[in-house]
Amino acid sequence: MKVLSKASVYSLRALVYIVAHKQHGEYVSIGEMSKELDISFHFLTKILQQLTQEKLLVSYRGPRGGVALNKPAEEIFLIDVVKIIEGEHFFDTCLLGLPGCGASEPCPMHAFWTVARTAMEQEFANTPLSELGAKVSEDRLRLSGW
Amino acid sequence: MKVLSKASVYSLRALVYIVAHKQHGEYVSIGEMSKELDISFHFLTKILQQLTQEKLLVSYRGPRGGVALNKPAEEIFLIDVVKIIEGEHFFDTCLLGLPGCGASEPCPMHAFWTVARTAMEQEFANTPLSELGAKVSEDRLRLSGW
DNA sequence: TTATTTTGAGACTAATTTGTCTTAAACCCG
DNA sequence: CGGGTTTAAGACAAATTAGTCTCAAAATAA
Repeated sequence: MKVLSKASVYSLRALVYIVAHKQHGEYVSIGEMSKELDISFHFLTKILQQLTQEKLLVSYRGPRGGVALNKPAEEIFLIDVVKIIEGEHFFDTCLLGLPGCGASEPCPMHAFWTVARTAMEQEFANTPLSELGAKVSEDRLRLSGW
Repeated sequence: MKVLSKASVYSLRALVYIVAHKQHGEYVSIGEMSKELDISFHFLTKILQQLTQEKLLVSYRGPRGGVALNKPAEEIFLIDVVKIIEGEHFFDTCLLGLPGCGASEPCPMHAFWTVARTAMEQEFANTPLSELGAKVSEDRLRLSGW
């Protein structure tokens, strides 16, 4: 079951990496992250550019440059990241893909999906990067595949 | 948020259509369903072949042929359909796509995702086609986009 | 200034998913 | 038998997502 695209997944892993390993405002090079997280450097660069354009990150070129969060990790929620990458309507879908599905014209899965979808959205909306960063650095939870 | 592939979605809609519109054992032509559900005939044919090969459907060629459920709609659960189309491990995924993610080596989203994923799996495992078919035929819930 | 490091932008390729088309096989009916 | 209807099988094409590569631009440092 693939809920998030690779682009979203790589974004989230990179951001949590920054939070877990760097002081706020400290630049992290994309090269370092691509190695540590085992993600293609060029692909990660392209993806993070979107986050920079949307002002979630700031970037700086040249030696000791890189990217950094544009605001405290407590103030960036997973939903902010996902909506930039996947689009604003990411959580507005019908499970069966029917246009116009809603309370007035529900598909057979509508009631169930509304509950499940909302639970996911709430979780993403209420989880700041700081929470995941803390777990990774304090409890040594995993961020890469090995 | 795309949870199910088009192939799964089309499968589910077709099966629920059969339940809602036909007697058990009565053949429904794929052509009829492709028109009613606004799904490409050839694509739907290809997808339903998988369900036939896995004995969820039986098919019959020639005039007044088509496909029919191979057992009562009460005994076919959404999870059966989805696992045929998407694969047996559809509900075994990590949200961040990390290999080996599990209780002993969790990713930062593991705890949340385990709960959400299990809820989805339970819903799919406990919902028979008959339930959705009844909703569609009795309460006129929607199955197509218009 | 020049070499080096790093992100930015965009063209290009590869993989996967989705969709189309053609031909064959099974079946019915006159 | 012969013609029409329907699924079966698989080649093929289009669309989407994922990933690669090259070169430019900005910054640092010697």
